[in-house]
Order: sequence, then C-alpha cells, then structure tokens
Amino acid sequence: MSAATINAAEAQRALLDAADELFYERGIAAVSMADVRDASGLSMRRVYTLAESKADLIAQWLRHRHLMWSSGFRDRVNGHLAEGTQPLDAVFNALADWMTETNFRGCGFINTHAEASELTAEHQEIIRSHKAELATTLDTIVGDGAALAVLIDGAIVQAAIFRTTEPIEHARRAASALLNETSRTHD
Amino acid sequence: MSAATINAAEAQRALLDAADELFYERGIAAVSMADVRDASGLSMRRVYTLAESKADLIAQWLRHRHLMWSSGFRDRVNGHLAEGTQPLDAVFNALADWMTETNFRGCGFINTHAEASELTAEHQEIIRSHKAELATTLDTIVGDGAALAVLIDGAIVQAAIFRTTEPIEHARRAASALLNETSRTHD
DNA sequence: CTCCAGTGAGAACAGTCATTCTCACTCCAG
DNA sequence: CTGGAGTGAGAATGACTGTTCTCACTGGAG
Repeated sequence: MSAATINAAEAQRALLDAADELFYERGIAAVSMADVRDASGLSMRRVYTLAESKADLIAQWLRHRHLMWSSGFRDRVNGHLAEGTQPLDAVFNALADWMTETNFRGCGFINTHAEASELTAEHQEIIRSHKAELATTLDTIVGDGAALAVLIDGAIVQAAIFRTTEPIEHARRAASALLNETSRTHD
Repeated sequence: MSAATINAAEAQRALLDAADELFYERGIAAVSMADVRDASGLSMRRVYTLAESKADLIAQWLRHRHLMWSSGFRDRVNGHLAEGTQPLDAVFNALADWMTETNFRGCGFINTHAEASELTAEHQEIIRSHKAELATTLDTIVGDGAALAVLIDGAIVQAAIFRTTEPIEHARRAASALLNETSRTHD
C-alpha cells in the first residue's frame, strides 16, 4: 500500500496543512508550488488535482485558516471566561496566548492582503469576511466590536513587528477606556 | 544632450521616485528590477550603480519613504493645528487626509514587513525605527504615543482592507477615551 | 586632437516559477 | 485475465527573475 493510496480527504488535509504552515510563515509569494508539494508529501499532479491553480490554493487556504483561527480564538476566550475572567480581559488574554506561540508572525489575513500583487477579488473578499466576522464575534462577547477589531489589528501588527506582547496591553487599556466611556455617557 | 547626461543627484531621485511608486503600489516581490529601470527611465547599469542589489534598493526606499511620510504627516498635523483643531483631532484628521489620497494602499512599512521572505535584518530595523519614531512624534503632540501608535496602525490596516476611513473614527474615539481616562485618574 | 572612465541599450546567464506532460505502474470493474 | 481510469515521480515548457556582461558611444581632462 503506497502513498498513492491515501484517499481524497487525507490528501486535501495534507495539502491545507502544508499550505498553512508555508504561507503563514513565509508569505505567499515566497512559497512555490514545489514547496507545497514537498511539505504535503503529495505529487505535483495530486496538488493540481486538488487545487486548480496557486490562486485557488491560496483561496482554499484562507478559508481553511479562517475556520481554524476563529474556532481556536473562541476556544481560548471561552477558556478564560470559564476561569471567571471578565469578557474584555478574556479577549485580550486569548490574543496574548496566540501571540506567544512560537510561530507567531502576525495576522495571516493582514499579511496576505499586504502582498498586493497575487491578490484576486476572491481573496480580498475572504479577508474582508474574516475581519467582519471577528468584529461580529467581539460585538457579541464585549460589545463595540468594530472599534475593538481596529485596536486588536493594531496590536497584532505591532506585536509582529516588535515581537512583544506589549501592544496588546496598550490596546487593552484603550478598549477598557472606550467601554467605560460608553457606559458613562449612557448614564 | 542625451539622457545619459543627467547627474547623480537627479538619477538618485528618479530611482527613488520610481521605487516608491512601484513598491508601495504593488508590493516588493511583485516589482522586478526591470520594472524599476523602466519607471525610472534609467539604464540597468545605472540602477545597479546607484543600488548594489534589490535588497539595497528596498532599504534605500524604506529610508526615503520614512523621511517623506514623516514630514508629510507633520505638515498635515501642523496644518490642522494652525486652524485651531485640538491635537488629537489634528492627528486623526491628518491620517484621514492621507487615506483619501487616490493611491492609498495602507502603510508601506507594515506591508513590506508582511512580505516575510525578502526581508533582511536591516529592513526590519528601518521598519521598527519608523514605527518607533511615529510613537515618539505622537507622544510629543498628544501624549501616550505608544498606545496611540497601536490604535493608528489598526486603523490604517483596516482602512486599507475595507477601503473606508471609518476605522479612523473608531480609533479616534478609543484614543479620546484613553486620554480622558488618563487625565481623570490623574485628578 | 587623443584618451579613457563612465554610460546606455540591451543581450546573456544561471536560476526559479507555475503549470503541463510523459511514462510506467496499480487498482479495480467487467 | 483484461482494459482503462487514475496515480506518482519527475522531466519538460515557456515565461520571468536578479545580476552581469558586451559593445559602441560620449564628454571632458590632458
């Protein structure tokens, strides 16, 4: 039973796992289809059976990463909430957890969006959806989701550039002040 | 008097102008040295006389863009201050002005940093210096510069993705709340 | 005038890339 | 057992990349 016998589901998974690791860590322009083939253990033919082009693979990867990241984020937030942490702190603690992972390289969606060239309309749409959904999630957990999403993206970008979690604390203070102010003006 | 007669200063300027337009609008991996040659009107030989490699050209461009952007930003802020606008609003108005320029594509430094591959240690250092200097400038103008820089980067990134200036208003509200809170706790 | 350092125009070089193709093999339906 | 659909391994293709080289020409120093 050779490697050829792995079924479509396993191959799809191997492909997306490889794409995620490579695209996230190196950026998309720096990753060749041959790199993806080697990292996935698939043949070139198989890669092109599962993704009709590199642009299509990028789109599949973005959709896949959206699902993985979003559920990971929700899990972490829920973990902190379960320990009695207040919603706002649960969110920022969850982000700090993510940032201290060894392979943290900022937000894959922001990074991909920054590579102006290889970006199709479909890619842009997936990136916008990801950011819009994050704002909605934040809105449910703490409120003022659109504003919070802005602060968080700033923190992620600066954390990637300076390689510290300090920006998270700045964003946390700003978010806290914003929510306090909102509740005060509602009195 | 052929094109060959343009002096070193003019050539240097043509090179950096071309690099700025191309690298900012397309990203660095998507721009070839031949593109730079064509846009600058220089010969390939001249390009490599002025920049010893593409990596060197990128570094020169980042330094050049830092100077251009920073002085442009200060000018805009001062313009708003001269009209009697409060410092915090002067800063956010200046950013909104910049974002509504037709070729706005987010922050060139953040975008370059996102292209993980072609990034040398020198490039990273220039990017960090740019962000650090912006924080210092903000500190002088309104105070709490490090936190403000985080909010602003978030607004820039989201403005680039969604192509609206709305994120600037979210960041402005958060910044305002943060500064109010700080002054209140100092009472 | 005579040289020659420096130049432009573009060919040359040694890769790399995304994508497609070849060929031998394997699995399963009939 | 036979035929064919699908596969792996990897070569082939054609386009592009950063960088260097060639060659004819220039403007100014002596």
